[in-house]
Amino acid sequence: MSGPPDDPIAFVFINEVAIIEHLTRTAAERALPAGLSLAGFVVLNHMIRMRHERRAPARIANAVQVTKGAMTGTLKRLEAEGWISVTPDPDDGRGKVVMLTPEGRAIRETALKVLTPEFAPVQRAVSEDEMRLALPILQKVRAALDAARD
Amino acid sequence: MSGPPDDPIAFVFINEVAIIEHLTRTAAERALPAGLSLAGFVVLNHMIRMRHERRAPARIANAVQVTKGAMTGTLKRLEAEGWISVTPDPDDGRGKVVMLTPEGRAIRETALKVLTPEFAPVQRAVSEDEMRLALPILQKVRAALDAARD
DNA sequence: CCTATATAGTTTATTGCTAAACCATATAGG
DNA sequence: CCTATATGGTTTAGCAATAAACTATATAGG
Repeated sequence: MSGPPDDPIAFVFINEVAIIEHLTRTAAERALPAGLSLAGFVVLNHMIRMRHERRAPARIANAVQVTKGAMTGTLKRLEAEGWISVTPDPDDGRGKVVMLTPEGRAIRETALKVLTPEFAPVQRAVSEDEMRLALPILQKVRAALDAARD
Repeated sequence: MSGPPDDPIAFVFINEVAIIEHLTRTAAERALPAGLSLAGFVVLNHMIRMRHERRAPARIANAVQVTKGAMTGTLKRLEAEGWISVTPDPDDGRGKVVMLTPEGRAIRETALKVLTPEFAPVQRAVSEDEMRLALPILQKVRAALDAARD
């Protein structure tokens, strides 16, 4: 049944990464509460993980690696759901300030809860030791790609 | 500077995977020849790697894990560039048959050539041995997620 | 002080994805 | 044979992403 030819190992590696990303993203998107996209969750999660009480859109966009334009849309949807407030920055006429509402903190909490079982297959598939083995390698790859990004 | 709290390791793992996917995808998209998207390349590459002379859109969609609707659009763009031909399936009134044109094979070849240096940072960052260490772990994760996908 | 440049955010056009509805044809069971 | 169901492909609506153009404000240098 003449299988696929042998690709360079880096290619196979990246391919595997892309497939895992695709599977987890679609699984997460299906599981998330109504109205909350993965993009929105990433913003809420970032604010809380980093303990940012207030943060400018540009800095959030930079941290989660999307363009300002993408962030404009994501914040608009989060605000429409009442999960964040976006107000003018009193210290900078150009800027805005993003702040989570209590509802935003709550929905992030429920999102975390529904996301955890979604990742359970990963935890069942490989041991803690295997993950600790693979993680530094992934991190090295990421760092190299990041550095190559001019 | 109170860093981020310790997340479950599976979460960190998936996060790293998502970042690598993002970096490689944008790098690849920048490098690809004009008119050829990553989605398009994946189709051309799949046909050639698998040695499919002729293939139905539905089977390609299934193999590369996108919906039929997404495949309709991607094939339309590939056909507009003259890289594939799409004809009715003579054996099945519902079906169509995708075939690469010589130009399609050629553009896939150039795409491969411009993509290879794009992955060089990955090869420089980690050794062949490290990749061979990480790959089976990634494959186990992928298989588990695939199986969990009902 | 004023001008040049940088930064913050929005908007527009293009691409790609999903989910779901839809049409056409194939196939299996009564 | 005929109807129910499955399958192949397209279309539509919605979200997200980029790149690039645009507006407004800040800041640094002459």
